[in-house]
Amino acid sequence: MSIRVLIADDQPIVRTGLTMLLDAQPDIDVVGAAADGREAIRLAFQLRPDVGLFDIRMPLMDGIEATRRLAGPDVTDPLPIVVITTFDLDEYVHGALKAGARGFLLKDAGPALLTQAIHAAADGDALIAPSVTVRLLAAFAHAQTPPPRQPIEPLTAREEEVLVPVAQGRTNNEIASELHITPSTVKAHLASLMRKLGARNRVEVAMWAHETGRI
Amino acid sequence: MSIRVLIADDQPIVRTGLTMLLDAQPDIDVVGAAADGREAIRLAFQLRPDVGLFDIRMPLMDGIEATRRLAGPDVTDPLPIVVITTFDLDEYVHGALKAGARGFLLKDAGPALLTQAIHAAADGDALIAPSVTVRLLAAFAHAQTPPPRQPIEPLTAREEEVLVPVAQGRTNNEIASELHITPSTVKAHLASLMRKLGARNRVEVAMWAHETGRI
DNA sequence: CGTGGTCTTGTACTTTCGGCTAATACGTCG
DNA sequence: CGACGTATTAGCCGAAAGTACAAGACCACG
Repeated sequence: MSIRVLIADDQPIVRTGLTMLLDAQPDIDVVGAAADGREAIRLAFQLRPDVGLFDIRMPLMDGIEATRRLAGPDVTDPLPIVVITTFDLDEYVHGALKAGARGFLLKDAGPALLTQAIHAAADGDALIAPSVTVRLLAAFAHAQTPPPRQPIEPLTAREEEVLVPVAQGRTNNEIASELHITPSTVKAHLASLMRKLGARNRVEVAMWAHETGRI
Repeated sequence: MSIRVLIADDQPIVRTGLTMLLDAQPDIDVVGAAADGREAIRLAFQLRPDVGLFDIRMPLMDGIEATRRLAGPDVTDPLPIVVITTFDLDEYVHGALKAGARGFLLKDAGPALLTQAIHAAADGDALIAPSVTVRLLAAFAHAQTPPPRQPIEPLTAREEEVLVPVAQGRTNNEIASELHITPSTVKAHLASLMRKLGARNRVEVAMWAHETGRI
């Protein structure tokens, strides 16, 4: 059984090209082609395709917004959508993926990658163009390992215990109750934490905890 | 010119299989095969391959640690490494990508995906198996959009301006100076922010700012 | 056994924060 | 024009945070 694909691109030539390329595949069937985001949404409801292949830059509504409405976090029964664009901008990549896209391709992708992405989306998987993935990984690694922080004086066990509730916005008194110690002690540990981290107040301590992934 | 590949896997059968598969490609040349992580590192220095293809579970040193040492954040002239494993665990995926891997495959991948991943790594790109990508995207979307936050009362421009320095740990007085307003005004905006966000103090405001990506 | 580090607590003081109330000024919208 | 929301400021007060200094209890290490 063929994979039913809905294409959305504002350029007729691209629509034709994608349709020819995909229809040449034995198990892919292009069932519709929209020229803008709104038409894409309308056709998606009307034609019930298995996979969407959307350009980003389109009039009336861009492909990312259309993706959000058809595959966003709040959508029940989302349509797997592969986003394809000429412009390899981080902004596009993040936008598309946050919108719920199940694939991200550049228009210089070959037919092989294109069909693989369609298959992956139809299978509930996702495929991202290798040249995009590499920057996504950089962002991923960066999010996990902020900048190479200068090594700090190691924290004692108690300081670590105090650090967490501080970073969650609890007051010294609340923390004292939770840890069964006096507020004075909490203040002492916090003062020690601030010294070690070079923080000027508890908010900076909280930020540090977040950035280093302790929360 | 062929891509010179170094394989690392503790199972001789897998080593043979990978070697046969890759050597059958016209432009891929397997130049070495290690049975554990330490040997992989040694051979990497000795043979100077273009790409590494490492299993995760190996004796002496696992593939993730070997990847970290050959492609980690601190490594100059890192070796592009594709990690391949039987077990599709989030822990492995995150570990491998944080370690600097330029690809992640499952052992049920076909020869096509395998060679594509090798080519991508050699080109400075990265390819992740579609079935893994989909969960990575979920984590990605989740990191960006924590829990589906209840929509809040929209913030005014001034409140947004105050939000940022608050989340950076600045005091009201400092913020007042920066924005050329009085500390009273800063307090008014902050009070308004706390009301809108349901925060009990500035630390919770700061946390909100971080979690919603305003910082 | 002394030494050093951590954990604990205390007191006293200053600064900052946050709640509350109230007022003026400005722009928009009906 | 009057109503409304935002921005701005003020003062007061109590709570919380942060600083400084001191000291006892405990444990590990040489």
